[in-house]
Amino acid sequence: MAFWLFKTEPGCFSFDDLKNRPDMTEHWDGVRNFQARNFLRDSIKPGDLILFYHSNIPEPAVVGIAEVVRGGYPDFTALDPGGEHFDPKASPGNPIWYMVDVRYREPLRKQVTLEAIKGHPFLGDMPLVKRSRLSIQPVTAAEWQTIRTMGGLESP
DNA sequence: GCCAACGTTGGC
DNA sequence: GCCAACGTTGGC
Repeated sequence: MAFWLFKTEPGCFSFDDLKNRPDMTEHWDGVRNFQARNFLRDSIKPGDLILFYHSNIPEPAVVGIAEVVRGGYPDFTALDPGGEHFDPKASPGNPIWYMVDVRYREPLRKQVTLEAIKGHPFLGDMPLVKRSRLSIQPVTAAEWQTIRTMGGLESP
């Protein structure tokens, strides 16, 4: 079981939006970055846990926890010529892009802001701090527990 | 809305 | 295979 951080712009898709999906579950599609794709395709497995992060807002923050309910499979939105995630190089035989399914789990009691993460001595090596643009990032067990605690949740 | 960082593309 | 041009992300 592994830990991840998934970023999303809440104006596009928020943690509450996930909560309001049927079965609180949604496809995590549209990722078009190769490093993030590799995580989706190769490493992210059902049962893994996700820090749900809101980006591109005045106070970016981790707001909740989700879980992976289906591991990497081809992202069919790349095959839809009318869709905004269409990739003309993708085909059913060579999907290129992958997605997973995620399910809402629980909100943090208080959100953990990027500012707080940057200010915490244990969290300075997170890609969020060092390479902010990567939209899907691995999280260590220590980072996971630190952020859970900062968010007001008890141990796993 | 600006702009730095950085990933991708394409000419050579 | 280099690297300049370009596009995108995301903090501020």
